[in-house]
Amino acid sequence: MGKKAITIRDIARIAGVSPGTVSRAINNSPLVNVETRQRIMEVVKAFDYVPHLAAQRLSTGKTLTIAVIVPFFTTPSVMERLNGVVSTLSKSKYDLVIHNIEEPEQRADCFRTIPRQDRVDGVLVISISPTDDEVPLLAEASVPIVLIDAHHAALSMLHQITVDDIAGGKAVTEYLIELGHTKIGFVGDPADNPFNFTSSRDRALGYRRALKAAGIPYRPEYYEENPHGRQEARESAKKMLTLPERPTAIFASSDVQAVGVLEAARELGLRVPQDLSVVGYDDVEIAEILGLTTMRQMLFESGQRGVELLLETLENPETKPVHEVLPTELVIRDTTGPPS
Amino acid sequence: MGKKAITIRDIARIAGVSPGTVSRAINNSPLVNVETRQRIMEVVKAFDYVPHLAAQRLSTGKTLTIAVIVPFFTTPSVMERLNGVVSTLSKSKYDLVIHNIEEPEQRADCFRTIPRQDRVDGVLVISISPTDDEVPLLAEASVPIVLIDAHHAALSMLHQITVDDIAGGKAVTEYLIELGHTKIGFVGDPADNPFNFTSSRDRALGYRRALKAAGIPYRPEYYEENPHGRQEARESAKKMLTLPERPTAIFASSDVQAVGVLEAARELGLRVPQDLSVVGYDDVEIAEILGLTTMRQMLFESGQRGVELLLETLENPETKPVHEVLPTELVIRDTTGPPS
DNA sequence: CGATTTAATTAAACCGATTGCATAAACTCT
DNA sequence: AGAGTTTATGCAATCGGTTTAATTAAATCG
Repeated sequence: MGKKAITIRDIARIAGVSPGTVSRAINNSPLVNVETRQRIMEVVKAFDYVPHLAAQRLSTGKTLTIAVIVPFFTTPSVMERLNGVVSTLSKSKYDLVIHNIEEPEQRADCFRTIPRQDRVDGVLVISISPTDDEVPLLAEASVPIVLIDAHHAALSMLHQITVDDIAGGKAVTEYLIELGHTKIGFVGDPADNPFNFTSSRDRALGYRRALKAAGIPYRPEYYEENPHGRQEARESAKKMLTLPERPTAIFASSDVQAVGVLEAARELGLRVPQDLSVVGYDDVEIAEILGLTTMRQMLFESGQRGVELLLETLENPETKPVHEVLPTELVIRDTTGPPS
Repeated sequence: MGKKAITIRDIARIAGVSPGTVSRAINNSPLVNVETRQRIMEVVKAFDYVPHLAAQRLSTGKTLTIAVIVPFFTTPSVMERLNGVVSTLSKSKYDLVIHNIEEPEQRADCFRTIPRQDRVDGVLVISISPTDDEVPLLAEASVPIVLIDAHHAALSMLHQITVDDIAGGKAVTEYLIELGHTKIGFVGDPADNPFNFTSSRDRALGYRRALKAAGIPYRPEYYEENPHGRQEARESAKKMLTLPERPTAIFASSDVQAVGVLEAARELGLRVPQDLSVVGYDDVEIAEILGLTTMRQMLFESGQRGVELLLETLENPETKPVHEVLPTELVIRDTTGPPS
């Protein structure tokens, strides 16, 4: 246990200089003589001296820390984004602290207490779009913030990395229509939810627009929403698939939910894709394993890009806010085909 | 941007008391008058004051931070442990900083630089067992350390939360033998690896012991190891399954690898379980989805328990080191049956 | 060679909280 | 009522760095 921490003053005394000089030597200030620096660095090495983090933070005002706020971080798609964040950030000098949100109240807490200069140098927010009343809070925040897979129209001062979920939902639906489907169901998250997740809502919007454009009437009984999850999606799908006139295709708002739909189909003895086509969204690993047709998004890259933007802004605070829209790509596998 | 931070002195001035009193009021010291406290707390609320973290850390010597060192944190089983850690820790006052290890050098770096009093109050290490030469480093570390799914015989001063992988591997193999299998393959990670992962090695050891106990000779061609991953396991399995005399059952060292084995079987046109039985390890979500027979371990609980132990030790530094062995449970699903 | 610039270093203030010690006020007891 | 406690608060030192201004020594110049 006990191990007396060695301070900069100790190093200074041993090297025969003042603490200030040691500090400068360590931080590569040009204001120190070459020989002096060398002598100091030798002592530093010899005693394995590392500056006290908290002291450094206090005196410089920099925290060398970045926070990431994520909801339900075990969700595969969120994980993959987080993976991009962690991998990219591990090359930098910044520490990453994670705040996982599983309750709506935590969400409010985080937005209020995290983005402060004395806690972190920057914040990444994944998949949680700020609500209207949170806008002033974030706008006034004294640290740069990057939204990943989240957006807000009024927040032009924030970096945002998004996908066009409306276009994505539309494209999936158009693909199913092209295959000849007209009875197309949608299984997603609640459009109205305490976390303000917007992706499912937007994909559903694209779904409706595609139907409308093709002249197919929208049927409320073909739309089901439930808190995100495999079991929940399975129940939604079972309900829909036991209708007198069941859909011949189901568009699930995520791969996780698509798996639930596949399970429902199996339970009901429906063959995929002969009796039912299923499309997911995200293209996480399970999609490849199951041969699921899905809309791929650049999950890892979204996290990576978010970190890059944040670091850039920290380097140069004058960086103009960027709103990047990442592309999506339909990956056709074995769960879709024409209706029989 | 600019927003002058409000300090404890500001609060003190406004409330008409000294900074010390404000500090005591905030920290629930009994040494402050009820009315005074109330008055102070009102000012605190009104100005939304939160103490400067770095300052607090410097003066108390506590970092209020816990580090977790994880290898390849997107691996499903690791994720689940991490989930237990994050969930449990989010209820506490501690921040969690994540250090993801993907290169052997990062591993050494982390062990050297992280467990320092001025950086963190405690460290959790997941699935990375210390090597002999790392022991002194950790032993001398000035902060408490908890190993989760990792162990070292000489480190009795560290908390350890493990499973008995040897027994687990033995049990899986015994189950297959009971079913009537004698040609049983093993697909795992390299026993000798730069991260010093031990679980696959131990499970293989159990596998061999079970064979020996049953009088079944060990065949080297039925043992394959490859860096952890689905694709890698698929290749290993394909090699094994195209032998002149192929195994009728394969024990994979993890569910991820079992999925690779299933893919290999599919590619080779082998029916599961009629032509080939497959058993995994971990019981992560994909196992349930695919109906994989597997050895369940308490992944979430291991993380949870690790945090509890660490917090306990932080509360009471005299806590005796604990070595807990969590139970495992064989979950029989659809990928195993008697050989045909 | 004295005056002035330049380079290297030190001394001291500061970052923002916590806490031991001193002190003042209020209260108890005989 | 005066001595002794108890309670509440202020003062000032402290944590371990960084950084500005001051100082000294060496170098340059007219």
